[in-house]
Amino acid sequence: MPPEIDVYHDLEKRLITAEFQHGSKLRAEILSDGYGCSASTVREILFRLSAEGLVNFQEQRGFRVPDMAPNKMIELTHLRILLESEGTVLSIRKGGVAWEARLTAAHYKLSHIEKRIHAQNDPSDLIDIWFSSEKEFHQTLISACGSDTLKQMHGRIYAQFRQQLMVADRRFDFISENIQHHASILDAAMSGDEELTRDRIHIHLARHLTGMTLVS
Amino acid sequence: MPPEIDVYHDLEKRLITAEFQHGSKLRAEILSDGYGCSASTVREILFRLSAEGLVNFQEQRGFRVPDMAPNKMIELTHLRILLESEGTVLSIRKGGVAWEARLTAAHYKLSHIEKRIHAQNDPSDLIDIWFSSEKEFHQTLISACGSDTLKQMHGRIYAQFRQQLMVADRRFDFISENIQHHASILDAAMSGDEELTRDRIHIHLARHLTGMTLVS
DNA sequence: ATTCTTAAAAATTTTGAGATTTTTATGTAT
DNA sequence: ATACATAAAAATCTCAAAATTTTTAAGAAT
Repeated sequence: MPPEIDVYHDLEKRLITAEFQHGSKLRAEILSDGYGCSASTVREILFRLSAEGLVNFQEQRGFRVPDMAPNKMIELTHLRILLESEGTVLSIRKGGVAWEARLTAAHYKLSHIEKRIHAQNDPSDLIDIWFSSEKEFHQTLISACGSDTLKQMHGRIYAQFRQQLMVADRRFDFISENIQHHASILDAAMSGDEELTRDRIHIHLARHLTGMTLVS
Repeated sequence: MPPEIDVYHDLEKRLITAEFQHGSKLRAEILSDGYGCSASTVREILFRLSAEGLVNFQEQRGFRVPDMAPNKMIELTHLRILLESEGTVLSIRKGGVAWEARLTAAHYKLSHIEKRIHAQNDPSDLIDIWFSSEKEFHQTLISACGSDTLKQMHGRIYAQFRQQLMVADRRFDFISENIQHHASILDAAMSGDEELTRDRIHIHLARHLTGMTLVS
């Protein structure tokens, strides 16, 4: 059992959830204490994560969690719209019934969670499930596009997007709006209307284009 | 003078020009002999290059130059069209005179080289200049798009594209076609016609969409 | 002849210590 | 007080050897 994979994925998760502060230092030596391995091993993993854009590396001055930057959020949103629209349209063309089934299933799970969160007062324990469900829905949208490169690129953008958004406050007011959005994207995709699908993906993400995405 | 930067950029260049064969192994220990540093340092750099997509890394079985794959070429071309069109259109909107000047200059240099290559029988010694000029032209197209993330992403795709194309045979038959293409992209961009510019970028890259891009 | 074991060789990964660089702290001069 | 130089501390980077894993080779059994 190589501990490396664990360390990699554990750090990845901690970087996307609000465990580290924006801009905080990531010292391999200190992190390595938490895992049962040496600093060099963590250092190597930090390099790999900086490849994903989840960690900033600067020559001779180590690793840091990327700062929160409104402009970066806009850029990431813009690219998500571009890649996710393109990927979804390709999926509509190539995906067939199998893709439609996967998408329906992914949406069913997501909408189930969202409704529960919407109903509850303190949805803290549902957050992790929501994160993974929302990720799965958006990944499923582009899953049949036929381009691993596009999917991989979208994965990076999506992760950085999540990282920028890291929500310490977990009231999730936007959930009720999201329920509508996700449903309307599903409908458009299932109807096969490419332009409508593009529009709805755009609408869904557009609120992050203002630079005013609120964090608390 | 940190040797690291040199090693990084040197390896990067060797990976994009035809110095290594597709699929060949990259052993840190052996590579480190060529540079004045240890295997670990090279290993670290190989990780960074695998972040760029120029090197494949597999757990417990080291680093390799990515195989040549017609399908990957298609995917990369598709993404280049997507990102380069989008970036250029944004540059048209935001770039202003400064961008137009840069683009004109970049095209002037490129077209100068291309004409010389077209005229010559053995253009071997002009290849390096052509590579950097062509890269600069395409980078300049998107340079005023206002999104560092987009530019960075395009840079990776472009590098992988070049790597897939690695031309050992250096007759450059396609150059004469390219002269026309580049000129028509410039014209469209300078005229401010967004759709026309998109079309011409598409046309320029479309020949790589068949999977039939010939290598020798 | 093919498959399965086992042993040797080769390659990859991890590690901790030493070398280098940056940061912080302290003292001195303007 | 501010700016500059120097020294101490801390952090980062490099390295080569040890530990692990994979690959290759040789031999035995079906």
